[in-house]
Amino acid sequence: MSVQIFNTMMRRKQPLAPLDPEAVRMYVCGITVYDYCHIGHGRVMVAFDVVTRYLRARGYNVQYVRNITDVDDKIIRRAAENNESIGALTERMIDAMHDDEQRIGVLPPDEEPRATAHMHDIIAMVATLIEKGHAYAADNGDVYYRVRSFTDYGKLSNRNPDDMRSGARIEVEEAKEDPLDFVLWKKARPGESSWPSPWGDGRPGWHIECSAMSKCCLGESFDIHGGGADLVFPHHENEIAQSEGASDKPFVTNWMHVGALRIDGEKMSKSLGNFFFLRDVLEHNDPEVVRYLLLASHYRSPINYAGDSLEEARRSLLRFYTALDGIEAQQGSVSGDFATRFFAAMDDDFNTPVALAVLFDLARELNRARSDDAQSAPALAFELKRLANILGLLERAPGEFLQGGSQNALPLPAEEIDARIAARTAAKKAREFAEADRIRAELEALGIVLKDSREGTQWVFDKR
RNA sequence: GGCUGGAUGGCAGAGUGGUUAUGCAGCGGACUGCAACUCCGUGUACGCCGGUUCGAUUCCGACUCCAGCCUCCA
Repeated sequence: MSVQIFNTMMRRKQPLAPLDPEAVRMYVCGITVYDYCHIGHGRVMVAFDVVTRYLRARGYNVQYVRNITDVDDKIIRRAAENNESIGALTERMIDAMHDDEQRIGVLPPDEEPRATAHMHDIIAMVATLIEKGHAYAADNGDVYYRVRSFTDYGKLSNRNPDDMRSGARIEVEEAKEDPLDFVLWKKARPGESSWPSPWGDGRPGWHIECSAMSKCCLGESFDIHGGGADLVFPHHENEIAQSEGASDKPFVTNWMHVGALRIDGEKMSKSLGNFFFLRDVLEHNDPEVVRYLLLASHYRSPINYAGDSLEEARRSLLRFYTALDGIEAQQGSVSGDFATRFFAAMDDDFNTPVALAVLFDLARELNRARSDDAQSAPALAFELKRLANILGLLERAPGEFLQGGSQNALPLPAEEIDARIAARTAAKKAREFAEADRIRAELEALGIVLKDSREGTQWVFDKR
């Protein structure tokens, strides 16, 4: 059985069959660096991080390219507002993005091409499109894509250009031959940063960079192209028109789109005031919990990010780390078909919720083994970690998670906690249970929850 | 208006033409001095109406509602 991927173009799952048997080539639309990443960006980064990690675990050599858009109207506007240079703004935001993704456990892509570093490729592709009659330089100095020249236009988003015309909320630009035409090269206004081109100084339109950079990094045809679901139209539709218009070859085999992240049932947007920067969420929550939350739903489903969802995610991880706590994980033979089930789930369009369910079953098996089959516990723990690591989870020592780690400041120094636990143990030994319970209640009020076992008393920092 | 998706037990969230998703919460039991953790057991969920079928939550059709895209958006 091969990896099945839901292809937006076909609207069904398709087996992954890399064009080049040597490598899976994947391009993901990254962010426009005019502001910090929000959690929706985080979801896309995590989703494709898991795709990459999984395919690699599955033995594929993956070439993962995720672009950075560092030329754009919003960037120009924001830089002006901040009274900083465009370069300073974009560098700052790129650093912040790298910091965010590192914290949430996202491995860096193999390449992160920037639009500004590919002007030559962009201009070359625009020139090709003009030569082939797919584009034209208009009177106003802009270059537009001639949508009607591309007969397949609308095949990804299942739109018919004729329908689009009638209901249009499309601004009619005088210079365009057709209202559907979109800009490839935008003439610079005075004072704007610009690049020289055969059509005068200007900068690229909003879609051409991805066509140019994906071609540059991965070739004219490649296996997977991904991004947020809101990019299906017009961004990816236009990319197809550009890339296939220029190359006359099929652009992408599998289109993958990540569902939207909603806040209390609504799309996140700044105007609604329900907007969260990833860095703020990571500041106030354990990053692994945030990552878990994003993987607890299938990547194509919308995630509703509501008040309690992070707490629920935290409790799930608590269960896993509790199971691993105190066991020396060691590779060994494991009874049961956990790995098989895990891989089957992930083969089925990266079904992380099912994969996690398998891990819960494994955790239960581990907990069972801890009490009545201690010999098999190390191997089960190893297996749990091994599979979870494919999702970028359970990579830390249990104690780090359970006892607060770097994320939460402990209300008491660890030595003080140990001292109080010792006092309680002594009280218990003396059968002074009232005193023992008093100590326990005191600690619990601070979020330190005690767990007695045969080996002694453990504590967990369970801030609520 | 056009195009996509959804509607699953208290909540979150998978999936399937007839048999346990999973997690959290709840209930009963074991463990415990009592708890917590853990384990065992426990839930007649599948929007509404028709149809196909021996049998549908699962397929088909209508309906209602929700979300997204159609304008920059991950």
